[in-house]
Amino acid sequence: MLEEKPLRADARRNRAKVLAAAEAVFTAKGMSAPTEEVAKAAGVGVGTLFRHFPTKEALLEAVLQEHLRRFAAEAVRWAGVDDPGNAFFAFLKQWVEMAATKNAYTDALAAAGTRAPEAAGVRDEVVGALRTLLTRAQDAGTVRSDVGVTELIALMVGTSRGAEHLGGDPALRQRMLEIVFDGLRPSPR
Amino acid sequence: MLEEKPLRADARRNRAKVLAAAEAVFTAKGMSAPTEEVAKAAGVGVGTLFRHFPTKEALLEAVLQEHLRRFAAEAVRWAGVDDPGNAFFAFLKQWVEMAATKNAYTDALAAAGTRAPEAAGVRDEVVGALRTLLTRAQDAGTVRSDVGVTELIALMVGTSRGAEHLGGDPALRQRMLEIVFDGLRPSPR
Amino acid sequence: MLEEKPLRADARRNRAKVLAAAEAVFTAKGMSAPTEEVAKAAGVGVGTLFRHFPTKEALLEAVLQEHLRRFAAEAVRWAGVDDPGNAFFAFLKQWVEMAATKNAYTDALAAAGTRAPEAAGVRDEVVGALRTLLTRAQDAGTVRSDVGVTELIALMVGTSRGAEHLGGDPALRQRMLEIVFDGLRPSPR
Amino acid sequence: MLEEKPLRADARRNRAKVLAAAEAVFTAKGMSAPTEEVAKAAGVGVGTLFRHFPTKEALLEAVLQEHLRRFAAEAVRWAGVDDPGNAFFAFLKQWVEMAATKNAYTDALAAAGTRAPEAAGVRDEVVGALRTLLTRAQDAGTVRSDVGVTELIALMVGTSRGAEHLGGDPALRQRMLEIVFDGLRPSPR
DNA sequence: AATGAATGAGTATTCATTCAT
DNA sequence: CATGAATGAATACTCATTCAT
Repeated sequence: MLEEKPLRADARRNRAKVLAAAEAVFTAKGMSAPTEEVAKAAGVGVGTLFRHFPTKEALLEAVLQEHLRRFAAEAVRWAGVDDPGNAFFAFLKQWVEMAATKNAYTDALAAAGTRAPEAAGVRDEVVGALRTLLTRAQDAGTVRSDVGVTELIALMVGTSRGAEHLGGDPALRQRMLEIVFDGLRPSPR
Repeated sequence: MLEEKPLRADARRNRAKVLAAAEAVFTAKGMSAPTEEVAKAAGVGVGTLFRHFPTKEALLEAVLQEHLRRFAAEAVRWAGVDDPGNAFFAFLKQWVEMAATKNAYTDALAAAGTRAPEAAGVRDEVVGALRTLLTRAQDAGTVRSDVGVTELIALMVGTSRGAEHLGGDPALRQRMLEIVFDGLRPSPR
Repeated sequence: MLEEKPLRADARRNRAKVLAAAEAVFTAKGMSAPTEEVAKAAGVGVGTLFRHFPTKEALLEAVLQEHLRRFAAEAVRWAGVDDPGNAFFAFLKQWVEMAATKNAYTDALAAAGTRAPEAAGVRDEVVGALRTLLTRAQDAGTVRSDVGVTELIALMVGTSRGAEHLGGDPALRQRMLEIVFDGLRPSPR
Repeated sequence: MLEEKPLRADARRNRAKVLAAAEAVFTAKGMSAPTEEVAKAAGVGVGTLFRHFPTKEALLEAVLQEHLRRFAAEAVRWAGVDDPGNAFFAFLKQWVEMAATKNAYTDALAAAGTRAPEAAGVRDEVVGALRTLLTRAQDAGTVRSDVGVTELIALMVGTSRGAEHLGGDPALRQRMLEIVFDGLRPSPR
């Protein structure tokens, strides 16, 4: 288990500022935005940025992880809700709505599997939370029993890409979502 | 109406070689692959490439259009098949299978709406073919009647992204596809 | 003495068209205008252009020579005029007026000395015509006797560059010209 | 009012090195010399050059301004000299001598009028210094009173181009200069 | 530890010139 | 002979990363 060396207070603050700036900048201008712009947005010199994230890729990775962490947290939150049958769909809907505008979130989820070893922890968190949510809904009988987490993730990734593609119109998005949701429900009889 | 001046035989051949190379290279290394690499792969000088496609963007556009054209052709082909109820699903499955490995195809479909005026023709072709396929299936009663082409496209885009994300495993892909297909079928009362 | 091989009628016509186009294009867009543009303006393929002028530089050279030829012709014309004292100044004024807008003419005159051996003929023509004009004016007493053709050319080059720099205003140009003319006149006493 | 942020010592040094190299290279090989060559001559990477001057044009502009600044300084110096009648001609002669070999200087003077707003300051300096020099000489009676700064500049531009064209021979240059000088003097009587 | 200047490989695009049609 | 397609060296500019201050 890797020791996370305790950063000095200001160093931690800088790291956070950079991460936030990176999210903002990359979301706005795509991942090919110059690193220097991120630094500027963070109010830091490039040097500082590179001290915290030795590579642009590392920075992107960190942003991804951050997203995953939030995803996991949110999933856990919904997993604790009383009505598991609806919680599942509610979570999905909320997620898709959000991811539709910030494709970075979808990227993060999509990357959940493929990532480097260090990311394993977060991935497990995500998958775990999702599995809980799924299983409970299946137990409650609102979701067909032959769906696994893997397909679920693929479906979520796909659905949010589709939603993203649909752009602004919420009604259209809703209709697409209904189709997928119907597909997820147990077939009658 | 713009006259497409008939290119000299060798010129046409080169244009085609470049287009093919572009598809290969961009599929393999992403759209940010150096233009020069495309030229090399096509066995021509950069100059030639730029004579045919005055801009990298123009080249990408052309690749996209090419894909759309094939898509439309295929859709038309299936629209002519006897059993419209199944043709729809068969076409979808085939498309997703293909797009799962060449994300460029999904990109093309996703771009079908957003494109520049010159692309309008192809887009109409695509949408038209798709609409035919869809309407016939709805008439045949195998697809729920409240789906429009727009959502359908979004769904296709999403599903192939999801399939792409799933990677190699055909069984998983099949299961995801089943869910979407079920969602598309008319709900039994 | 080099034999100028007699060109076929259409070849000569093409050469002339290219030369004219080159003058137009280079005047309008500067000498760095693409050769292809000249060809297009001439209604000829690049290949043809390069057959007549093996190098862009050769083409520029030819344009220059053409200008010199016209210059010489004009000078000769004025040298034949009755009133040599005024002819000199009249010619100068006319030349500067013209050269002020087409700096290519100044370039040509400026190049009169520096050029390659083949240009020698034209240069001699130019210098000869100018010398005649000058000498007659000096004999007529309207121009100081200590001026030589060389300085005269330098002065003309300079004056037209100055005029060019002055841009549109003819009054200003006139005043500048007056100064130079006064300088050229014999000092009283 | 824009604050000129004080550059770090080494940055300032590099900026200066680049400017010097640019002057040298552009003077030697013309303004179309590759930017990279300037960088090499300055002993810095291209990146550094472009950090200081975001565009080749910006670099050229800076070189021009530098020249203008020197011109203005020199003019001011001569404007302070005791004998204004001769100072004017002395300055002119010196300037032409110098500009004859470095046409970049003439370019700078020629550009004094045409330049972008930011250059306005320097231009005013130049024109102001020149006007002082001119007016004093006119007051001293050594220069005709109907000459304005505008024509003067045009004349200087022209004369130095002429001198440049004359090339090496100082005697010829002197004779050309005499003619212009005589033209500038008040006509006797 | 933070800063931002320096670096230079990398990239799209142009254009003189050659050569197959 | 004319044509215009093919060529590829050349060039301005960008950006991840390093390093002196």
